[in-house]
Amino acid sequence: MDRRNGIAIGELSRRTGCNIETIRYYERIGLLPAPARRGRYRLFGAEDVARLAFVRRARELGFTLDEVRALLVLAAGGEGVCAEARDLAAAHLADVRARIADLRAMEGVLAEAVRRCDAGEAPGCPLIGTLSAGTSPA
Amino acid sequence: MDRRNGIAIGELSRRTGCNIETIRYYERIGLLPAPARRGRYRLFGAEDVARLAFVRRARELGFTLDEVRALLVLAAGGEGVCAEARDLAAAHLADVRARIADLRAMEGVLAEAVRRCDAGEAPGCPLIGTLSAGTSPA
DNA sequence: CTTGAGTCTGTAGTCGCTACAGACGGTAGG
DNA sequence: CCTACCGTCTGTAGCGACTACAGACTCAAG
Repeated sequence: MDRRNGIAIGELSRRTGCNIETIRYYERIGLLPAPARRGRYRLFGAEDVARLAFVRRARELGFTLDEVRALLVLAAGGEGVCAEARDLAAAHLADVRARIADLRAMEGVLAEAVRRCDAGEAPGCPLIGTLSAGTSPA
Repeated sequence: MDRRNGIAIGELSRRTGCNIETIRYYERIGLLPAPARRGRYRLFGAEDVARLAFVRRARELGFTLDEVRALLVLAAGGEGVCAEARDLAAAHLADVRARIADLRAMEGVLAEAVRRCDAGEAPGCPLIGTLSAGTSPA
């Protein structure tokens, strides 16, 4: 494929680490603009690469696609945009922290249960006991 | 509804904190057995309550529905089951820890970006800068 | 001329719910 | 006895963010 006018989707995939199907998916939902074409084949330029890289990094930080959409608008906008971006990130950060807290609670219970299983408690399985807690065995 | 033969789905929902639609969903996918009926209405007994409570607790610990299925089989099985349950839980624990690590990485980057936004850096938004990193502005 | 890699469109599946629509059942008040 | 209302029923479609095909095509190298 002609490299002077852009790169093919496979090359874009390699460069961004983003699955081909996912790239097409992003296009379909309007997160990426419909790219140029050479015949039936998509042809991506530097701007496309940058935009997809941006999306990927935002996704790696856990932003939802809707949030990414908003961030893309902000990134294109001029002044006063930082405060909005900050708020978006701060809200997302709170969300991430809440999820960490949830997972840490799970981790604690699981680790304790596994530990007790390893200790070989006398009757029954401590893990299953934990899950059955508060239930009188019928 | 006749309380001597069991409780209605709404009551089960209240007791277990599990959404009515979710209970029916669990039944549909075979996680819960088809309950008794009084006419068209489902009627749940003590065993049903216990089983759903078990499922709920396992879900709260982050087990997938397939894992919950396996745990239910183990909980019903007799001896030697604890080792299997332990392994399942240990694998899941590793998964939980991996997710925590991912989230902590996100948290770090996000917190730093928000902090730099708050600090009011001179040109452009640090958060958007982070997301655009490695991209030469076209 | 054939072969193989790459790309295309379109559709359906994943997971774990959640949210209806539209019908039916049982009960309490007027 | 009629009506209003709540609870329940079945069935289907939607969410988010992909992922996985099937089946057709394009193009370049050997």
